[in-house]
Amino acid sequence: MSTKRVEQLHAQGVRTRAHLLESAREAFSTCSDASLNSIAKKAGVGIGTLYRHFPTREDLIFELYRGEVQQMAQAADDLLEEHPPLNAFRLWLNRFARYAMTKAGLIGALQSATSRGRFAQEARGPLTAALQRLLDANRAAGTLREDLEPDDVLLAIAGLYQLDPAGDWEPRARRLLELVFVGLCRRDP
Amino acid sequence: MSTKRVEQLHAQGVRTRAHLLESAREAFSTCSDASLNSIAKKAGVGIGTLYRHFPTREDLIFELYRGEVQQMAQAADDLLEEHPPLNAFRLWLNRFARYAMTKAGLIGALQSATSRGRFAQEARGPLTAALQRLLDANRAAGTLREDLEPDDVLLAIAGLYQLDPAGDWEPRARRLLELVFVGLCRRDP
DNA sequence: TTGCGTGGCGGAGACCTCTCCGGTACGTTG
DNA sequence: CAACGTACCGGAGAGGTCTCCGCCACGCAA
Repeated sequence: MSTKRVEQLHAQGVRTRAHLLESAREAFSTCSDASLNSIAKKAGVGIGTLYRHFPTREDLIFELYRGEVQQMAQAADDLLEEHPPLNAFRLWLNRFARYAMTKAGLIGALQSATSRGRFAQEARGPLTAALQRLLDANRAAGTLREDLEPDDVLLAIAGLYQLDPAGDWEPRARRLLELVFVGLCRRDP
Repeated sequence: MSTKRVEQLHAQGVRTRAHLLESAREAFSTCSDASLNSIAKKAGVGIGTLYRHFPTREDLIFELYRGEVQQMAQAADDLLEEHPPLNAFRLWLNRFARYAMTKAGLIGALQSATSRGRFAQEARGPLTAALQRLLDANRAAGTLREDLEPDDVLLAIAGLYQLDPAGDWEPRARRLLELVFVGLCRRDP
């Protein structure tokens, strides 16, 4: 059975990958800047193997949180169904902030995600798509400025990444989001 | 002459420090992420010596740009004298953006300057003081919101640090600053 | 003059990131 | 069944960050 064999070969890679992810999740939950070295060791594979599966640290972290990023994207749609557009947008921003701050590993990846890089393409993809839907809905409702692009929003809330997740970030995040929110609103003529 | 000798002793340290700064400036102007190793080597001192003078990479970078940071702070006063407060504020933000982007090394230091750390205390000191004066002037003029703190502004423009200094950052920076500016303005009743 | 205290120096060493390439084991093919 | 291809694995090695500690040189006091 050639296909079965091929799948078995694949299966070994898949298993290794799973081990890696598992030990990474464990390591990052303990310490947000765990070394890739220690993760590979804990997974019982060589460091080279880790790097072949996840060429950069961000790849690994993003893979860990892929599901949750998509969940964030989904949340945009859910909120849009249950709330008027402007409220949905505001709630989504809050949720984003909270999410980014509580997942310490993710925030590091977000922080180093500049314009290019794999994170930009893969994580920002779903995120920008979700933001686009939120912006569209608000455009239709006439609540937000009409010339906004998702990147503008992502850039405006970048200050979140400066906050210390272990510290007193909530009031500062609230102030930041409020400020951004006002900036995004349509100026009444 | 004890004091003279002491000064000579000091002088040696000062000279080493100057060498370090000189080769650091040279290295960073070529390549914004030069290794501290290479800087020490170029200065003809051991790596340990570099670290004693500048315990962290940020310390070194900040020291390189200390004068220019103070210049930024001074610019706030100059602008306030020559322009109405709101304009001064806007111009200062633009200048800040341009400055942060053109000094590739500095932006790295700014980027990693979270709430604590030496940069926060030393670089943000002058910067927050300057911002405070700008905010005060605008408060007096009734142009900006009255509950603003310098940190709010610094956080709001943190998106600048995500921009790629080598890329097409200007339009995005302009959009960001405009957005922030609107968010900072006093809401007309 | 001869220790002695001290500020400054240097680099070995621990640990990390990332690359590169030889080894291995499984599946295919003659 | 023997030989080969290929996907996957492992770790040595280059080069970086940062710490730590022995060393030196100089000024001072006896």
